[in-house]
Amino acid sequence: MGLTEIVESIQIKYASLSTDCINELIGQLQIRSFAKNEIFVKEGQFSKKAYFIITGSARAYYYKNDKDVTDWFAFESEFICPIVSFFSDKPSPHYIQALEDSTLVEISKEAIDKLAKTHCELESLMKAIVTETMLKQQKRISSILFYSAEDKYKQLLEEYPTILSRIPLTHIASHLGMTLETLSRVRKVQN
Amino acid sequence: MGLTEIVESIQIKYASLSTDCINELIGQLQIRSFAKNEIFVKEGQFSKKAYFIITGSARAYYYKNDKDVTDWFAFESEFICPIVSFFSDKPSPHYIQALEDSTLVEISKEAIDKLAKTHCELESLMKAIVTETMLKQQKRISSILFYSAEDKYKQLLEEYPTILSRIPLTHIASHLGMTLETLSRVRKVQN
DNA sequence: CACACGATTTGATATAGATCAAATGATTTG
DNA sequence: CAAATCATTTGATCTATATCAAATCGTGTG
Repeated sequence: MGLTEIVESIQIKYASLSTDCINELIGQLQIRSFAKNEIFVKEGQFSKKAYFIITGSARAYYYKNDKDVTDWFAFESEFICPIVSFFSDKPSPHYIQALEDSTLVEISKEAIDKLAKTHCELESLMKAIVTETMLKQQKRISSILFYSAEDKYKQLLEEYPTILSRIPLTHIASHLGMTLETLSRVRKVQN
Repeated sequence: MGLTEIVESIQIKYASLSTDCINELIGQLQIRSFAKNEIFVKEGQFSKKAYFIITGSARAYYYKNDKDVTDWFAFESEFICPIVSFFSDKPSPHYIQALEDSTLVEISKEAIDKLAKTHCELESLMKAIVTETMLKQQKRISSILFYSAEDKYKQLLEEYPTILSRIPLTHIASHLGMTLETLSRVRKVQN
């Protein structure tokens, strides 16, 4: 899959871009490869890069009272970025790590913003992505507040059916806001 | 405070708009007044209106297992809208209710989108508002996951120092994801 | 101004999930 | 290929908060 197809598919999903804009955008993309477990964004960095996953997977995580907490997973065709640093001018509380050998497309916020000045469609596309993220978080909030450990686990499996074979349970547990032990017990009941 | 000042202040906060755009925008605004406890968006509606609070306050809430759960508060100079319905094409799970006698500015998504076609700055402004909301939710997620009932209460008071005198404790409790009884006990310890 | 009803507090008990500890299972590497 | 290290499970106990029930406080209305 070339960069053109990737940009095409993103553009179809979120907001259509002119050929012109697509071409200029492609010029700003970087292909990056990371080995399994490689950390490519660190806590404290001011990183304004976003990543789109071509193959593999990644997670954003942070330390809360010395505990590693996974905040966000991303798989093929999904975005990941150090959300706080990318969108505000604060250092990132998150690390980002590849969870498998992965190939990503990198783009800087600077490049996007510059391009958006002449191509408003790109601004709409960004808005669409942020809106989608916001709605996901909206869902996550109610999931955390109202579902039992078991139900949260079921929901995650529905959203990411292949996750079990790709991601260690520790990360899944911390993302679901429960301990590893609780997740293990929930899984036993499940089947 | 007239509509012009309101739009000015929003534009200063999020992304500057041309005079042209401001004027056209003002033509699309509606002043609405609601009495205390009046419900102005109902569950199940497809409502694409957003509200900016001039005076008063409002909440977005929904029913979870027959329990009234407050998802969002808004006070002077903040926005509120039926987030799911506004940004996707689904019926709103939320009701929106005035919590005091309130004056709001209403605008339809249709009007915004139409204007944004000729004024890209408006698209940027929308993006900025959605981004801000997303970052707030990000914070809320970690607050729900990691803070004790007492800490969540303290945080809310810091964010909204006047909330106690304006909003009943039931709504505060459900927004913090705890029962009214727990909130009451937390408050006793506090002071 | 008193009654009534909603808001808040207080008390007793139950429970989901955390914590601590250890055993077992799986996978990487020298 | 075996030791070492990491991942997962299992068990026993603890705890924050929920739940259920009832008492008190406050305030809007007739």
